[in-house]
Amino acid sequence: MSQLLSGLNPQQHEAVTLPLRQPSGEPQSALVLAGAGSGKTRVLTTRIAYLIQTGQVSPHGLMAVTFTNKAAREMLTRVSAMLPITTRGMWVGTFHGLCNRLLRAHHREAGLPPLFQIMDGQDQLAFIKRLLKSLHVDEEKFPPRQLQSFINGAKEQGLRACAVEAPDEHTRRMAELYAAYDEQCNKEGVVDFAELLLRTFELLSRDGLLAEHYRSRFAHILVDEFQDTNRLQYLWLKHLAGRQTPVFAVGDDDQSIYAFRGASAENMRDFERDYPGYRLIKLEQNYRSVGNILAAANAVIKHNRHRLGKNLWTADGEGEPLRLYQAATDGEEAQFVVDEVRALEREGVPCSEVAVLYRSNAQSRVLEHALFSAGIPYRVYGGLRFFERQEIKHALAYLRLVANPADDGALVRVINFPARGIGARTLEQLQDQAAAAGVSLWEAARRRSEARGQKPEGARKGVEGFVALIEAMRAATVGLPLPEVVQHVIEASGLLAHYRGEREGQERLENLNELVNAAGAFVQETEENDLAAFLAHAALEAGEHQAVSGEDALQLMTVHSAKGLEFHTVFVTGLEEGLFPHEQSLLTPGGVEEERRLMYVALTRARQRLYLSFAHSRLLHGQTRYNVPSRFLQEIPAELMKAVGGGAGAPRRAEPATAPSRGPFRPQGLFPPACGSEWHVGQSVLHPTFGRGVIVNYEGRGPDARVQVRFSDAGLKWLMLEYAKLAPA
DNA sequence: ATAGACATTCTTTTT
DNA sequence: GAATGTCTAT
Repeated sequence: MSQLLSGLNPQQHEAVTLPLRQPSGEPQSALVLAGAGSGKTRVLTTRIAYLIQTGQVSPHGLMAVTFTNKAAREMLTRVSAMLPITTRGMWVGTFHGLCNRLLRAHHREAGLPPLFQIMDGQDQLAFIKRLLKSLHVDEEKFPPRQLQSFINGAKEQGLRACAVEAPDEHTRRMAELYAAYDEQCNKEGVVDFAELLLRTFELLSRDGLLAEHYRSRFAHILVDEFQDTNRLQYLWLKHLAGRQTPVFAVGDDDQSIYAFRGASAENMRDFERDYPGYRLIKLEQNYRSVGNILAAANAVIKHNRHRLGKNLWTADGEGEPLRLYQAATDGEEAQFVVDEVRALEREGVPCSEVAVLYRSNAQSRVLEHALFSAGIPYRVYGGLRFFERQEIKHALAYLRLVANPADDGALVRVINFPARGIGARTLEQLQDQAAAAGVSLWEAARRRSEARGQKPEGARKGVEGFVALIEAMRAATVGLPLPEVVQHVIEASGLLAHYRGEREGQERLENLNELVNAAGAFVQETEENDLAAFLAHAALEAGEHQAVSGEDALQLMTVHSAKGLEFHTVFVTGLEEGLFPHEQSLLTPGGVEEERRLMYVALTRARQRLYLSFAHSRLLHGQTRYNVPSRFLQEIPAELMKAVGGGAGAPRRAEPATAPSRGPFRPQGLFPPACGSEWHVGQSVLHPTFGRGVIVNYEGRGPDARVQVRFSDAGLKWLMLEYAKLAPA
């Protein structure tokens, strides 16, 4: 015990040992404001171990909710390391994972088929497109993406279609489509991510007995990354805790970076109201980063208003200054990373302790290219995840169809892949027949092939061949171990043969084989041999299962996926206006503040050394764009940084106007005008027809130069400088 | 009616 | 650059 608690500072100690009941007998909840690197995970895991060891709760009575699967696994690993007992029986997982578990156990009460399938974002979008088409809705008027975020947004507020407020005609139509969407989901036996939560919430609200069962089971609920919970998750939590279960919520409002997905730091304020007598504990001592890094992070986040208020400090020394590199091009920036990583290796810093961060996934390409050419091993997190790859999606669709014939989405995906002569026309006919008879596409296909009568084996093609194929698959895989089911399906479907015949198919073949291994690993880990459970796993844990792992490799990831991690050295790349902060964020209220929190997260990942870099020109979406340094660079005090790597990037001929930067960094001097004219980003302008606006971006030089202007009335427009009659305003 | 070539569109972050 | 959607030759 003393060993468990040794080395905790007073605040950490209080958080770990906080009793489950107030002296009055009321449950004792807590809100822990845990700054970056303040030992948050340690507090959570130690508290779990402490409560179990002192006999205050049994593992059976504990629930711990995390935001990512990675965090859930880490928590389990660390608790097991502290305690000799098994952590089995503890409910540890993401909101979605736990809801899935609950719904599988009570699918009947929740009104779901036993083998209900989970749609990821991609599946959902395809589903919506299919729905709009079947309803003959104009995609121009109701863009699928927009409808998708409308539906998810509503669900994340806990609202069904009938409860959505519709002040105007368009919103009313959207709500109707939302209702139609839900209806179709029910028909097909599929649920989206938000539905997992909403369904569970409704189930617990409706079924008092069931809710009571879980409330009395869980003696304590712990929540990680509380600032990232949305309204629905908060309600879910409140409902599950009831009046008797204390809640231990850990979060940091400065690291709230999922507001775009409906997360609301408001939950932290409501906590106060909903959990009377709760304890507020602040963890402000940072054990991760050296002083200069922390000072830079603090300086940046200070520019945000509406903070709960918290200031990180460290007992460590200042450390070295931050290193700033300005590159002429993105390629040069990548080369800089390569050179520095090599130097770090020579200094004895292992690659796996070095992370390269960027704002959006598209930026990884240039970096990967440079690293690959240099022969530096690297690992990319996120991006295209294993279970999101085309060939894997195809294989999973076959498996889904085997598990649940009503899954129209799965059928559409593979009915003609590999090509078997079933085109758009045939599919349309099937869809009409299905709609007319009120049955699934599979049923329509089955009836159609039945009507044609039994032909000899060899003569079956088209729809009949497909129906026969799936039925044969279903028959052949009954009772087989999961990996063999997968193996059979990828073979019998013709996927293997198809990719063998493709020139670039080698990697896809490897991935398909990897899927068989993944099924094997799944059976081993979970001791389940259930196809539906494996498919749920694939949807909920799309990533992390990368082909290469284990070896010492440089870590590449978005800032979002870096949250919760730490490294000896961190590169924050692409610090340019329009990229970081992202231009999309400038249009959303509160967007820049969220980007700034993102920057805060990025900076606080580093322990010892922090590189910041930006490029003047960058190839993005096939076009060269010219950018200016990020505003966040200006928010870092100059004395904390030093410019490195050959002054002002690549030598730029005959442009003495740009002074080589030496010594303290002064970003003000680095806002180059577009094509040497008087125009620059941020400038107010006047256009004869569009009126007043602000330049938000520009690209090209000379006669090709264009500027993007945000007009107060006419919206966002690209204008050729040569022709547009722009005047400064 | 289908497959493959061609053109067009949209580009953030994630369970 | 990718991932759609559209057109054209089979």
